[in-house]
Amino acid sequence: MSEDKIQDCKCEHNHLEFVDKVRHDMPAEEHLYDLADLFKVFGDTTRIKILYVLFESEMCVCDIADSLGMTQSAISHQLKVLKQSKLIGNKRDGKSIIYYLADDHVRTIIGMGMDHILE
Amino acid sequence: MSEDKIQDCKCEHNHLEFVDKVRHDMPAEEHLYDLADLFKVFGDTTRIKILYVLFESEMCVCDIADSLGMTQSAISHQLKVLKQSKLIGNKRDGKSIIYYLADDHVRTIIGMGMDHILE
DNA sequence: CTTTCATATGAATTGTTATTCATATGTTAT
DNA sequence: ATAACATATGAATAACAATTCATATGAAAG
Repeated sequence: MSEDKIQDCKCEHNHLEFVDKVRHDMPAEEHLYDLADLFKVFGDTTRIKILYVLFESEMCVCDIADSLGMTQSAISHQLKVLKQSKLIGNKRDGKSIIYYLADDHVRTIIGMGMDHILE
Repeated sequence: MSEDKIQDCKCEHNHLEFVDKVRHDMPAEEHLYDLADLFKVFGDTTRIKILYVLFESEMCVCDIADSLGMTQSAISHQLKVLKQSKLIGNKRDGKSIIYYLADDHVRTIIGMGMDHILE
């Protein structure tokens, strides 16, 4: 029995039949955390700007910083976050590290978001 | 001249030619904020769970809370956030308020996110 | 190998946000 | 009207995250 409710409203909708279905169809807790974490990465203006910069071209850290008028340190911290989420990659070129978009997934997700806020 | 750099690395890549292009193609600051705010909404496990619940069926607040084993208050606060972002809508039915997905945009965005973390 | 340049990182600070608790609002039924 | 129920909300607390500053790492050039 699904009697592990922490509260008990007495409303009589047809929703209760869905409770078990919800619990069955809900992705694993781990996936839900990963998913929220991924969107968190998109949920910061600085990181969004960095991604827009990389839409134009792969670029080294200092030029990204220059483009956005922000400090190298702030950008570097955020690049690390983007990299951890596998949204960007990097490679060395002489003294510089060049960052680039990992795949077109990023464009799609940001594009969908833009669609939503502009409609 | 774009000499409003706050720092000056001397790296000599071909990136500087992109700086002006970046500034031209970058969406308005306001849109970037709205976009980040939208993704922030997706960036919380509780809200993701609520959306997954609503994937199954429109539902009243107390049944959403029951489904997720969380308090009515916590759910209500998050429903407000989701509503403000126009991801969900609501309607009254007797004593209850029924919440539902605003459109299939939500499914698409979450779907894209899932694709990314599962690949 | 020493200096310079590009990037990364740790600690501290500040701002933001999710949840809880208590209570208010508003609807329905008696 | 009053009682019971469903939902919303404000204030407080606690956890988290973005930026800054100072400094460390690490490659390259002399």
